[in-house]
Amino acid sequence: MREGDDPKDVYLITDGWAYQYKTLEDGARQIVGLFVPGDMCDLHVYILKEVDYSIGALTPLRYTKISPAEFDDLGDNHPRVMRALLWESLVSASIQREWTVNVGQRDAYESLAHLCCEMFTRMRLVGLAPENSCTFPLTHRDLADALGLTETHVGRVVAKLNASGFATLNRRKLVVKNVRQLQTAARFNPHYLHQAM
Amino acid sequence: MREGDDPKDVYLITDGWAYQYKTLEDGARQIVGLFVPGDMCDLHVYILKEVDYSIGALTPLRYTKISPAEFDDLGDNHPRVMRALLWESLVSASIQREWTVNVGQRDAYESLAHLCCEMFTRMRLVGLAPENSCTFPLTHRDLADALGLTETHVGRVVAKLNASGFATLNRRKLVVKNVRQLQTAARFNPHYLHQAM
DNA sequence: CGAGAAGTTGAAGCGTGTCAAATGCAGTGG
DNA sequence: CCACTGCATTTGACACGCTTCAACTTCTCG
Repeated sequence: MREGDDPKDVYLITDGWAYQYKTLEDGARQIVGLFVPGDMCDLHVYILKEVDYSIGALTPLRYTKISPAEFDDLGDNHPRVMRALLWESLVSASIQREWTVNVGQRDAYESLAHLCCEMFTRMRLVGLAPENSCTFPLTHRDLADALGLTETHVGRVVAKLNASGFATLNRRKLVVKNVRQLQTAARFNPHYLHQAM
Repeated sequence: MREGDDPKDVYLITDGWAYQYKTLEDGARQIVGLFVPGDMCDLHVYILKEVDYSIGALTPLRYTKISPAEFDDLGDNHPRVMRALLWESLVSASIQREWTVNVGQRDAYESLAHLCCEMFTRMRLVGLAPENSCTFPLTHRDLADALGLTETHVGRVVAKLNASGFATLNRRKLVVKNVRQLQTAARFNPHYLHQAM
């Protein structure tokens, strides 16, 4: 999906990771969101004419489409499902706010640790991090564009994280060794995820 | 309104500016949004239990409350108004994404210029910038917390902007002298505001 | 007119960016 | 099974934007 498109359907990811991004004229890319299985991208399409962002795949993807007709049916006949969808979209707005905080107030190391906390938590919530690890298919370049850093510096900070002992990021896999300490280092407060814990 | 509250009503600003912010444990404050007359803050309250941000006033405020009952009535009997409210909330999500880009990808000067472009455009849209200027009640400290910079550096960048001739920021007033050049300097693309231009 | 808030200026340090080259790794085809 | 290829990661040296800290000046408004 590209900025300026007018997509007809809502996509619900069932397998794989996707990312949402915006591009500046000079080619700089800011990743503004990540999607994991269970996430929707997204409700806008029924209200706004065009999307103002693009979406790409980080891994091979599986997804289902929800057509406008099905969506209207949900609204009319399945209010609880509709409410759940609305809930989803509000949570993603909340996550978006936290990303702004992340690039604005945290330094590179905290910022990376924070993203690890978030994605690990989100993967747990959908049952994809049963142990203390989950897939994490972002390259250093992707991380750089998500955190507002350079690839080089991400490399340095990832090395620092791996050396910390709290978590490791390696070969597209995140292993969390000490959740508590990782969260402290990240100044992570899971409240914004609005999970029903 | 404070983080953790469970407000009962939606507030619609009719006069004055407000700001939405999040605070980290060490007291750092990130402003994640601004509200001007015509803006709502916000739909979450009917779906999510608690808000994950705080809201404060930048000027004396006037606002109206929409109660849950009135809101339900809108949903049942005034679908077009309801759709407009939904539209509003999606636009604010879009603005939020652009803020992430702003702190992540633009340098201090561009970032400031971009915020000026955005607020000037939004004020125009509600008829509050009839000429080439509008009120702009943020102090340097507020700007710093919105852009992820320090007060000192904001001071320097504001000085640079004032010297550029494109726009001036002074005594709580924004004067735009050359929209085109200001937008170019800011790499501002108004698409994300989804205005019906 | 006075006092507190807001803005200005300067010097020094650090986190992150820039550029460039070397190394590691996974998939492909021979 | 190995060489080849392109991408991802690592390393290093240096530059610069932004921060920090602190003092000073200017506004605002009771």
